[in-house]
Amino acid sequence: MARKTGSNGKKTARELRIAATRLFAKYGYAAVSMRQIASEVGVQAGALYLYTPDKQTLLYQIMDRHMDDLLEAWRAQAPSADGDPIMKIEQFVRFHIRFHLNRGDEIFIAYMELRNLSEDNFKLIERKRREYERLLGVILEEGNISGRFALCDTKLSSYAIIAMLTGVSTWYKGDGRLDLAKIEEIYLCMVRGLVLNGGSKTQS
Amino acid sequence: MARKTGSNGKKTARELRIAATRLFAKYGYAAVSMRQIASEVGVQAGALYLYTPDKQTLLYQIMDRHMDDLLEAWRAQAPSADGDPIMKIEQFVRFHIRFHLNRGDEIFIAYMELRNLSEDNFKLIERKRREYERLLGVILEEGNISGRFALCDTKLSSYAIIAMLTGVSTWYKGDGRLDLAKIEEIYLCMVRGLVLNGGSKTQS
DNA sequence: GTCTATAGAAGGATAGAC
DNA sequence: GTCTATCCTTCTATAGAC
Repeated sequence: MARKTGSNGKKTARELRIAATRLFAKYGYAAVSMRQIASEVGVQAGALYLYTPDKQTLLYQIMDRHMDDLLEAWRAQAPSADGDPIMKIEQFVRFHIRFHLNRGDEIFIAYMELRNLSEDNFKLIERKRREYERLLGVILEEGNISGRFALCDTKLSSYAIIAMLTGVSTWYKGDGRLDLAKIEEIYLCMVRGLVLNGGSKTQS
Repeated sequence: MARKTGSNGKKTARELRIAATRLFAKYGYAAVSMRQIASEVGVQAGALYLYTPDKQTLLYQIMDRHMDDLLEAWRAQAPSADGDPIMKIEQFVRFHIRFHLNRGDEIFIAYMELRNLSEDNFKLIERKRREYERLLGVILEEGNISGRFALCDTKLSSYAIIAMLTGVSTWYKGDGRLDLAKIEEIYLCMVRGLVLNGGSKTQS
C-alpha cells in the first residue's frame, strides 16, 4: 500500500512540527534522527521530506515561528507607552513566565539549540532574540530615567532578568507544589527587589 | 610508523580532555564525533579509546570533574558559618561569577548536556548539582531567619540567582566593555536588591 | 500522501601492525 | 602509544512504486 487510509497532509505537517519540537527539546537537535521523528508522527522517514527540505530547516522554522509568536503575543498585550515602569515590568514578568510555561519545549529549544543553527539561520533568529531582549531593556531604561528604578546597568539587568525567568523551565514540571499564579508572585517579588534596589546607580 | 616521536600518554590524556571540553561546549555533545576530537588532539580516532572506554564516559568525566572542582573550590574559601548573611551571599556571587568566567566551557556543558548523560550518570551528576544549589539555599534561609533577607521562597530564589549568574556565560566574551570586577559589582547590586527586598515575605 | 528500498556519507568502536 | 584498516550501525536524503 502506498497512501494510508485517511492520510492527510495538513495534519501530518502539523504533527511533524509538534513531534520535532518535543523530541528536539527532550534529546537535543543533534541527538534526534529523522527516523525518530517519523516514528513519532507515524510515517516513514522519507515522507517527512514532503514537509521540510531538510532537518536544519525544521529546526529553524520551529525557532522562527516561536520567536514570531513571542513577539506577537507581547505586542498584543503590551502596556501603553506612558504607564508606570513598575507596572510595565510586572506585566513583562507575568507575560514571560506565562508564555514560557505554556511552551516549555519551544523556549527550551530557542535557548539551547542556537549553536545548531546554520550561520545564516542563526543571524535571523539572533535578531529576533535581541528584539525581545530590547523590549525589556527599554522598560528598564525608562524606569531608571524616571527615577523609579535604581539599576547599575540596564543591559546586564535585562540579561539577568530574562535568564532568571527562563530558568523556570529547568525545574517546572506542572505537577509540583506551586501553581502558575504562585510562581508569578514569587518571581515578581524578586524582580521588584532587583529593579528597585538593584544598585547604587553609580553608572547607567 | 606506529608510535609518534615524542608521543606521551599523560599529555594526550590531558589534551583529549581539553579538546573534548572545547568541542562539546561549542557544538554540543551529540554533534561532535570522536574523529573530530581525535583530529583536534592530533591523533587518530582509534587512539582515543586508550583513554576513555567510550564517548559517554568522556562526557560524564568532564562533568563530574567539573562539579568536584566547583564544590572543592567553594569549600576552600567558604565563609565562616557565623558570618553576616549579606557577606555570605556577596561571597557566593563573586565566587560563582569568577569560577564561571574561568571555565566557561565546563559550566556551559554542565548546564546544557545533562540530557545527554546516561540515566545512571545523570543521577550522579544531578546529586552534585543539587549539593551546589543547596549551598546557596542555606545562605538564603539563614538570611531569612535572621531577618536580613525578605525572600518569599528561598528554594526558587536559589534557582533564580544561579540561573541569572550562570547566564553571564551566554554573553560574556572577555573582550567587551566590562571587566570581571565590573561585572561582579553589577551582579552584586542586583542580587542584593533581590534578597533584601525580594518579597513581601508572605510565605517562606 | 505515503510507502519501500537504497544510495552515499559518517558515526562509534575494535583488531592488529609497528 | 599510535597508526591503519575495517566492521557494523546509523544517519540524511532521494527514487520510484502504489
